[in-house]
Amino acid sequence: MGRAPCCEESSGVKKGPWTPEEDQKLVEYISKHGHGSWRTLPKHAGLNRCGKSCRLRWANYLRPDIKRGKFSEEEDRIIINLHSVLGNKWSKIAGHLPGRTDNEIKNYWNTHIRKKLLQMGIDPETHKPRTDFNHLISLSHLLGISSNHMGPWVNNINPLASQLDLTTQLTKVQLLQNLLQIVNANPYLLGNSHSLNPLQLQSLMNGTTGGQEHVNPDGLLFPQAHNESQEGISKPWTDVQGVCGLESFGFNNGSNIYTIPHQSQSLEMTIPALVSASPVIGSAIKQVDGSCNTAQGSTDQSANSSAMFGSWEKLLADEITGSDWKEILELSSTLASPVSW
DNA sequence: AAGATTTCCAACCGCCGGCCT
DNA sequence: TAGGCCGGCGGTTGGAAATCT
Repeated sequence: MGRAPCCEESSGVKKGPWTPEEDQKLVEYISKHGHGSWRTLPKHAGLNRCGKSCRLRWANYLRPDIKRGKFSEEEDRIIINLHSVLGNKWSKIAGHLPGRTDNEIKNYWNTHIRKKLLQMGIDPETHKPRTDFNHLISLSHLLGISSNHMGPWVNNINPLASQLDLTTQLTKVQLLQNLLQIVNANPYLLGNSHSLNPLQLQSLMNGTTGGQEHVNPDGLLFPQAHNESQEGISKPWTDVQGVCGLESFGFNNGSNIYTIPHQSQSLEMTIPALVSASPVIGSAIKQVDGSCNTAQGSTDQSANSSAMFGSWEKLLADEITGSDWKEILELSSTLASPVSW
């Protein structure tokens, strides 16, 4: 049985935006008496509002410990990580972000983070790459790439690539998005201005975290900097978004740092850069490129997609193991010098 | 400059679970 | 156990503000 509304229509309680006078009454009452029973509070505080409305106003706006202003990158990262684990449990997520309310986080997710994840080709519900192709068309527009010619970067990988059909070419954009996920999934790869210290590197090579991780209040593991002078090496996904041409993108192979600056706003610069910066990534891209060719002519698009993404499965695993990183670092260490831009 | 459209977020709504009688 | 009360939660919406045409 549904419960009766807390405020009957006929009771004549006020709805809509709160006035400064109402706010003042509520704050004064609660600071003197505490909120007590929300149902009886409005009467005692001299407010013509229902208790629910008072509770909401207090919890989401008037509470003294509410933090205002833009969400920090750290907060973005925590929200995304927690959302991947908890889903739309906004109050639980808010519990890990002091001063932020569930309502605020919910709004921020729906108006900012959700859109950005979609732009990156990541499903905001599953936190995995989207496998439909519709969004790739819009992404190509976003990146300023013609829908019937994805640009020289494709030819850079395979001279025959210009002959590939639209779907295949768009799939390559998906690869870039997958790459974003890989980097996003493991903060060790991110380092516009940070590098791994020897202990961290050794820990990775050993396939362990070297006991350096710490459990954040949100219960997730993150690498921790070794001293105050070295800032935390984990970087939020917002930096990774730079691959899409909004900010910068960093890639750290353990000894050298590669950055693709703001000016590099197109795939035609980004893809070759990543290929040369990381042999393992380049190799993956080339393998997939081969799959594209062999899959051409097939009328089964899902089979095509499956072949194209097959070599990425390992890298896209939810948790990349220490041995994976050993492989990545070993391959990356063969680089002679950083890519200059 | 003005109207149209989009974005953003405070507030509402309905449902649920825990507690009490 | 059933039914009512209450606080809390997540989805939705109205309208102000910002942006576009």
